[in-house]
Amino acid sequence: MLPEPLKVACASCNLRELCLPVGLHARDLAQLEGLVAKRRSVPRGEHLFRNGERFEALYAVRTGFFKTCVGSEDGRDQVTGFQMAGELLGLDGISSDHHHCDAVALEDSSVCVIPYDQLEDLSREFTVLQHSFHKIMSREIVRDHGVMLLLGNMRAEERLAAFLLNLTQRLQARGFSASSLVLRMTREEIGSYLGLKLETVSRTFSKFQEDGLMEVKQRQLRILDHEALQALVNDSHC
Amino acid sequence: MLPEPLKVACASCNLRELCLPVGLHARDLAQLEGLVAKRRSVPRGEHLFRNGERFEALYAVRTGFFKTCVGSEDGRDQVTGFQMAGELLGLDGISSDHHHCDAVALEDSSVCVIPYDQLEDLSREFTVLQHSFHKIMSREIVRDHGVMLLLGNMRAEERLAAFLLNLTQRLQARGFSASSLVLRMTREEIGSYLGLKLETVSRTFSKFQEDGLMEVKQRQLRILDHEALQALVNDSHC
DNA sequence: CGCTATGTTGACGGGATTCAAGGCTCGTGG
DNA sequence: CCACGAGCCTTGAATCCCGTCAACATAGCG
Repeated sequence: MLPEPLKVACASCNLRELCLPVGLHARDLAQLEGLVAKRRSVPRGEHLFRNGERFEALYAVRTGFFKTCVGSEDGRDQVTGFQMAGELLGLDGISSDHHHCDAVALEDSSVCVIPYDQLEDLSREFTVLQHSFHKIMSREIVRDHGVMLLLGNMRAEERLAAFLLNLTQRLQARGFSASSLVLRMTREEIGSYLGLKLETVSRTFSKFQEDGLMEVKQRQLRILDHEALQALVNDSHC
Repeated sequence: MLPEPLKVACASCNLRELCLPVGLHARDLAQLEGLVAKRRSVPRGEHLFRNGERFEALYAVRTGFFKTCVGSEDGRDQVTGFQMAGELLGLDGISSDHHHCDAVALEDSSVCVIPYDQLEDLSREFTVLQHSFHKIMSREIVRDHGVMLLLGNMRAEERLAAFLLNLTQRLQARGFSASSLVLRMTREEIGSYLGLKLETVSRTFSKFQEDGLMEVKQRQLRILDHEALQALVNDSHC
């Protein structure tokens, strides 16, 4: 592997089509040089930030995989999302200048640090950046509403099917296979995200395997029947 | 229907402390004159906008009460939120220039229309407005994560308790009583929001009444024991 | 090698849903 | 003014999906 690049540059980042700079042209991108000040690496299991900490920057995942979770006072814990390369972390912190969730690396990861006040400054200068940023926040809201639909209306099999389809779709957008993947999270974390207990997740995986929809060996997955999964999500409401 | 009101002015609106202009001073407010172009009234049961429609403006609730809901192709339907005076509708539309949910008035209502491109223009000029807007979007994300926690971890009683506490808190912020309220939505709509069936909502109301936590007569509520409700939400995880 | 975290599977119980019947409210029209 | 109907709400009984508890398997790591 090459030595760490000295300079961070969205212009030369292969995630620029997925990340904050979507829609910016070459000459606009040059203006972002100063925005993404530095990187930070987060070893597996470590926190990128914690609930209650002061909010100062957004983070764009560069490599690796994260989860975010909110917890109530009494120790309840809910995974609110999983983030992969090109996705933004920390948007919840804007509301009160403090983070409202924990962000934990599920594998050794690195992020680009985007100081928030600089982002506001720059987005006043560059309409395209401003609009991209707003779209990203809005997309997060839409995503959350989708999860609410899932948690409120679907049964265990449908939830897991929807989750897996979402995951493979995002992996595919990043150039990975749509059928073969390695889960970076535990059954318990999947369960927390989907509002299920880990045993139910495990059982549902086993059932999917019995039904020939996929091969499951621990965290190694091979999707055999995408359409059947899709049908599960759609045809359910019976 | 009445002729269109003459002039809309945030500066003279008694919702300005709750609505988009939070934090703006008198001289800044004057600049918003042009932003909130007009009002629109929405009779009970009518749509403010529908899923799929082109997104052009945000709406601030002026009077009345709304619900937003997303639906999947197969007719499943999930209420994603209830909005009262001072709250913003339509944020989900920014992501793709099309609305991603339906917004329906639950009583005769009126909204301020905020053309979105003008909001972007103005927020490039006024740092405070820009920041307020970002905070509002972020707050919506935080709220959604709270609902995910509720849907993923709580049992029926806790969900309804959390819902009622949230409702009374928002009503109180608007100068209403914290203990006496009229529900603007049906049991089915509450259930949809909370991931429960309407029968379960009804039964849980009855149980709360038996336990002396509140009086329930159809949609008329009187909260008798706020702290017991709060305890339900907190001490539950057992 | 043995410890710990994680994953699998079975048996059982419970909370919520489903199905069904009936009551309440309010608006409309006779 | 009152009857009537539609929408909304309440309540009961039966069912089922998922959670709980428990035992064991497997993987990763010092």
